[in-house]
Amino acid sequence: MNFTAPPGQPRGIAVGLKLLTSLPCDRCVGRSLNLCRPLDDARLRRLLALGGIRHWKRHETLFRAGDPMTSFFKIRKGIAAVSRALDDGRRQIVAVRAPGDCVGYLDNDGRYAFEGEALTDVEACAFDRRGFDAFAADHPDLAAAVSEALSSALKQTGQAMLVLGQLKSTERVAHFLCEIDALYRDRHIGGTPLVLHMSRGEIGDYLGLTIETVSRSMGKLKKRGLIGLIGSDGVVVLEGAKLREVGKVGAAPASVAAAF
Amino acid sequence: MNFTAPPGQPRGIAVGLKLLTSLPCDRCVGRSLNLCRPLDDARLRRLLALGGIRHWKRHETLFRAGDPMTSFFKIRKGIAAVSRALDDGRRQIVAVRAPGDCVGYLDNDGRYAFEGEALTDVEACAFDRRGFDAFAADHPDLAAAVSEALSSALKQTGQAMLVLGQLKSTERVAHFLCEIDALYRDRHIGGTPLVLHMSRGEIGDYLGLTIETVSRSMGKLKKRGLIGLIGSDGVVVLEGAKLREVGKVGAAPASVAAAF
DNA sequence: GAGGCCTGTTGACCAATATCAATGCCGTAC
DNA sequence: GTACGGCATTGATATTGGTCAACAGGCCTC
Repeated sequence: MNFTAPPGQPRGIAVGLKLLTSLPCDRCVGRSLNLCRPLDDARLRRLLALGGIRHWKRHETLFRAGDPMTSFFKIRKGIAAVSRALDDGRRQIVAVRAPGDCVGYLDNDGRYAFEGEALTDVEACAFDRRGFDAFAADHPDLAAAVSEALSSALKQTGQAMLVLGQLKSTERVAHFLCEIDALYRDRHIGGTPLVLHMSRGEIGDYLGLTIETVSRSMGKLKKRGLIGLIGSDGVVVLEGAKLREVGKVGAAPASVAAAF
Repeated sequence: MNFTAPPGQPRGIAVGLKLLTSLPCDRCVGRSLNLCRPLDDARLRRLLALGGIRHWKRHETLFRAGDPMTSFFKIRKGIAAVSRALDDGRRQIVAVRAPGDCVGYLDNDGRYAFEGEALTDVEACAFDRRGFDAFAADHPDLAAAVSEALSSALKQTGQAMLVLGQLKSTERVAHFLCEIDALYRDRHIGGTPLVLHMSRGEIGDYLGLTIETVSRSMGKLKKRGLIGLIGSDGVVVLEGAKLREVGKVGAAPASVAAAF
């Protein structure tokens, strides 16, 4: 942090007549990530005009699969899960998204293809999808940023398929912890101890395991001395290298903001 | 097939002086899919100049994860698998690709992020990645086609995560059969009986199951009268509706050519 | 046509994980 | 402070799918 201006003062007023108000982006972690990265203030302002900032409480639904898509969301604060459910109640969380990531972008014929749920209180920019598409069509650098976010998400889901299809329960949990640790570290949220913000059930829905198996796997990792548990939501990574080894985590996966 | 011109005659010569040779695209199933769809003949010609048509035999490697990425590929004929492996031999096939699809598109820092392998003999256009990116940067409709292919792939992998994380072995196999059936039908390859072109081991690597479990699940579906088996590679879908029910396949998934 | 190899099928057994159930912990409401 | 509800943990048991092994069928070579 090396601001010279005092915090809280509306920035921009002093800069010039054109900027009458400060942008909410000035304080957004995602300003330099994903869609927003290539944009200058003027274009950010035009993008913001396509929607507004919205808020959800933990466990609230951001969007529902099959509902008509109006806007998609770029997370400013908090964590969200993108998921898909079967009629019989089984559900699979397909991605955990953090500030800077987009959710609710994928559509099926004008309808959301997945569910979005707040894992913590969430604040996000909502962008009208049609307006955004039109805007992106005129701005190749923005369109390129979308492609990059999609590519990044695709690499992540490919990796996730490896986890679901090939890893044993304890390997999956170890992988999950490394993944969340890397994600939070990348987005500069949290620290030590790592706070998961996910119940055992939510972790299970992400890893294709039951609550009990997640709990037991955590216990095994703890007994092996790789992690420490603080309450049920806090994790201290004691042996990062070994944990990554168990979780079959390759070299630094260059976490990049993604869209889903 | 309602061509009026006799097949085999070089098309294009009669059309005008500008077209000195016919395009290989004239006979490519993927001409109207994916990247190529928005392009007219002149631009197709420029795209083709970025590479050439290449061939692989069944089981040959198209590209290897970690190898420097030179070009990516758009399949003209045959089926290919995109996969990812662990050091200990376990591997996960993350996508099965057919004519019109792209493979080898995802990179990590200039290197292929996944493996590509021919499941049958494969013919594909190879496009130099850098050249393509530059070309796409000047052609918004092409860039949009890339985004669409990536979005489509992302929806597919989300669905695949649901399959791997939540479905039982027989459900997975039923899902797989429906998926392949829809894919081949969409690309106008094969017919009845459905020819899988994948060994039990390859299916297992896709579904996160062992050879034996795939075999037993096929047996169960056969005994239930949902499918018939012709040899080990041929499948007759006898009860499509029931098979889709077992495989938890939602309504027509609007199969769209995708990139990986 | 015989032999060998590769793949698939089938059976027996075992290990991993799901399921069911009991208990404990923690936060909240009254 | 006490009671309650939700979630996590732990144990006992059931089920699924993996592992190991035997065998069968198809295809190729010689």
